[in-house]
Formats: sequence, C-alpha cells, structure tokens
Amino acid sequence: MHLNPADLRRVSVFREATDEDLQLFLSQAILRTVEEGEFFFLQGDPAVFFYILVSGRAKLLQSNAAGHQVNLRTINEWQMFGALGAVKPGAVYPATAQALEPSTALAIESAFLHEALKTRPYLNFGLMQLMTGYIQEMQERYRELATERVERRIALTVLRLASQVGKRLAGDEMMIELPLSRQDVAEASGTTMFTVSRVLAEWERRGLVEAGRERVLIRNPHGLVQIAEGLNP
Amino acid sequence: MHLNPADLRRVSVFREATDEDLQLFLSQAILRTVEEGEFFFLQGDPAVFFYILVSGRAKLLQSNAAGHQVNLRTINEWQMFGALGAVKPGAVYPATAQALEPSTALAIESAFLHEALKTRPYLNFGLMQLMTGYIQEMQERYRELATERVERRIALTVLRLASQVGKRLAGDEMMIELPLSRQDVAEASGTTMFTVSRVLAEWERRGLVEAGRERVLIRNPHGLVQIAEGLNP
DNA sequence: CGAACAATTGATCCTCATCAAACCTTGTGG
DNA sequence: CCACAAGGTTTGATGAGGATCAATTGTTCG
Repeated sequence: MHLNPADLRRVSVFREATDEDLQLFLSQAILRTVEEGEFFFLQGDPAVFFYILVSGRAKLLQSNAAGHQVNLRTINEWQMFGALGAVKPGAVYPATAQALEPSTALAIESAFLHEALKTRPYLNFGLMQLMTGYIQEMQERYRELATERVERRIALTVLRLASQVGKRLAGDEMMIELPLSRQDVAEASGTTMFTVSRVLAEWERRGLVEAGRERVLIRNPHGLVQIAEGLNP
Repeated sequence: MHLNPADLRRVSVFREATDEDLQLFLSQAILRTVEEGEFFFLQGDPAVFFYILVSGRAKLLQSNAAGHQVNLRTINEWQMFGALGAVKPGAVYPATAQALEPSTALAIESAFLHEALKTRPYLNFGLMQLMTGYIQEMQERYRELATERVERRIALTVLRLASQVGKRLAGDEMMIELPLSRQDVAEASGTTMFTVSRVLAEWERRGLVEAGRERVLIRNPHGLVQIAEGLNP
C-alpha cells in the first residue's frame, strides 16, 4: 500500500494542516498490518504510539478481571485512536484496540504528536473537538445504560453503530448494513448476545430489520428510532 | 466575597498561567451564587458561560425523558465545569449542573476562553489533560456499570467519591467522610437508593463504614477496596 | 464433508428494581 | 422547649427483566 500526504487530510485532526505538516507526519509513520482478531495494542501497554486506521475496521474495548468485555467505540478508516498518550506522556492505553477485519494503520510516536501540539494550534483544536465528542458520547451511553431497558438500549446502540460504521446499500436509500455479530452488538449495548438475538428476532418479525450471520440490515430506521425514543409499548 | 488573581492558580488549567492572564480572566468573570438545589445551568441550554466553582459543591447530572437521573461527576472548589462550549462554539450543555450546597462560582464567557486558547498553549494542554481524565473515568465507569454487580459498583463509586470529595477526618488518618445522600450515591453508581441503603447497612454491620443522614463515613478503606476488587465472597 | 463457530431457542433462576409503609433526623414555629 | 412537618432512610414483600446454561440449529470455510 502506498500513501500520499493528501490522504492524511481525511483525518479530522489534520483537516487544516499544511502540506509540509502532512509530509512531516507521514515521514514519521510506520505502517502496521494486523489480521482479524489481532491487536494494535492492549489495555495497560505503555502508550508509545498513536494510530490512524488506513483500511479495515477495529474496535476499542475494555475488559474486567473476569474477562467480561465492553465495546467503547468502533474505529473506521481515517480515524485516529490511541492518542491519549500524546496528552499525558508516559500514560498507558486505557483500552484495547482489536481489528474486526484485516486492517492497516499508520503508527506514529505519541511523543512526536506531543511536540507538534506545542506549536500547532490547529492540532490542539482538532484533538479537543474529538475529545469533547467522545466525552459526550460516553456520558450519553452511561446514562442510557443506567436508566434504559435493554430493547431500547439495543435500538440506540444499533442506530449509533449505523451512523458510525453503517453502509447505505446502493439502490435503497433507507437500508443500512452493519457488519457486526450479535456478540459485538451485545458488548456495545451492555447486554448478552442471547438477549440481542431475541430482540433482533422480534424486530425481524415486525419487519424492522433483517438479521444474518455477523450482519444486521436495517430495513426501517424510522421504526427503530421510535423504539429508541420509547414511543413503543 | 473577594478574589485575587492568584487564587485562580488553584484551578488546574491555570496552574501555569502568567499573572497578566489571571488578571485578564478575572476581569471577565461574573460571580454567581446559587442556593442548594439550584442550577448553574440546565442540560440543553446554550453553553454561553463556563464556570469555576469558588465555594460549595455541585454535581453534574444527566436525566432522561422519564426523569431518571445519573450523576456524571461531583464538582469541588476550584474545579472548572461547563467548558465544552469553549471547544465547540454554539454548543449546548450536555448535562445539568446543580448545587449540592450554597455555592458560588465564577462565570466567564465561553467565547472568551475560545479566543484565549488560540494564543496560549498552556491552556490547551491544561484543558486536554482534564478532558482525557474525564474520558478515562467515563470509560471505566461505563465498563463497571456493564459488567459488575451492584455491591462492587457501589464500593467502586464510594471509593471514587472519597478521592474526589472526601474529607479526611482530623485525628484519624484512615477515616474519610462523604457528605452525600443515599440518593446521590445511587445516581453515581447506577442503582437505587434502596439498594444503596441495604448495602451500606450490611457494610456497617461488618464495621466497614458508618452511615448517617446524608453522610457516609469510611472506617476501613482497605476493606472497601477488597470488595471493589472482588476479593470477597 | 466435516470442523469450527455464530446464532437460536427454551428452561431456569437470581439479582435488583419497585412499591408500600414505617421509622428517624433535622429544623421550624408556636 | 415541645410538637409537628418535611424529607431522608430503612425494611419487607413481591415480581419482572434479563442473565445464565444447555442443547440444537444454521452457516462458512478449508
């Protein structure tokens, strides 16, 4: 795979970067390719690099001592991840990054970004935009987990995932495909794959979705929104 | 109440500010005092100001359509809150800030901070440090809520609150006092005040805490840590 | 074709939320 | 200084919502 600097401008943080800066970052980058299921980094590792996903998809997850996992977010092409180490030198990754399919990412030393931040306001702004977004999303999800029933939570999760990793099907404007297993959805909504399976089966009966192996097809987004908003007994 | 600029240096973001900057921010600040239970701002309001708590205590909370609440964090003296609007101009507050006791805060226009960020790298760094901290804390709490049982979650919450708003009792190094009601603890751990009451009663029986009206006294932090870590059948 | 793995489905049970009622603490006004 | 009101807290009874477990049924791929 070959990259040219302008590609980097698809990364939100680099949107306003100068060509020289793009060149500079690219010259610092190492390409890392990992297989499906493999890890870019593990929770607790020293956060020496931050990453930019170039191809494939990955997820950020946390697991507790008993091995129970939760999905914090899904990472798409041209998204940055593992960047906390640039803000707090010496920090460790608070989560694990695992590839959902064969994936490639640019790895750049956190210390390099850390230095760059000192002289480039646009990077600061970009990073802060990202971070405020994460804070808001986590706060919302936390509230949902604490206050909403599973069906509603699953609806909210599916809709959120659709906006993040969903692909509109050509031809039909309204159908969105999610390449995620029941287990993935369960870990993103704080429940079990059994419950997700049952809920999807019920939705399928009502014609809201089509559920396949490691795949969810949303046929009627509006109906899901109704469930997500609780307008549905 | 009268403030001098040097007080502002107790705010983490201003730790490395110049005297002139402190003076400048102070000159932009309005003092707002609210009674117990009153609000600095409500979820959904335009985020025109950010705040620095000068005295008292407050909490950041989110509530859903049904009125169910969750506590996102507790705010102490010299902590900043409501600063998201400085990063995204035109944003609304994603949460509500409510005083837990009669409280006073400095209010400064978000737009002013937004401008200041452009020319003051130390502010950017300070803000990002804060934000990464919030992200990590929310991610942890999210995982806990998704994967841990109530007793353990309450233990984790009480310990976290102790480190944030607890006051060491003079005389006894090991005793920490929390001025929080059962309801507060419940909203911070994602459960109900009934369950918190039962759990605290059990802990009291075991000599771990003393539970009073709107008050929790931790007698044996180490014992709580054991519960929090699950070393306890 | 068979192994490996995802998904389904049913049966069971347990943790907690919910509701109701009583109890305690604190502050207030007579 | 007592009595009462208001609001926090406790406790018990009940039941529902999901987790868990086991067994079966797809699906994919070598």
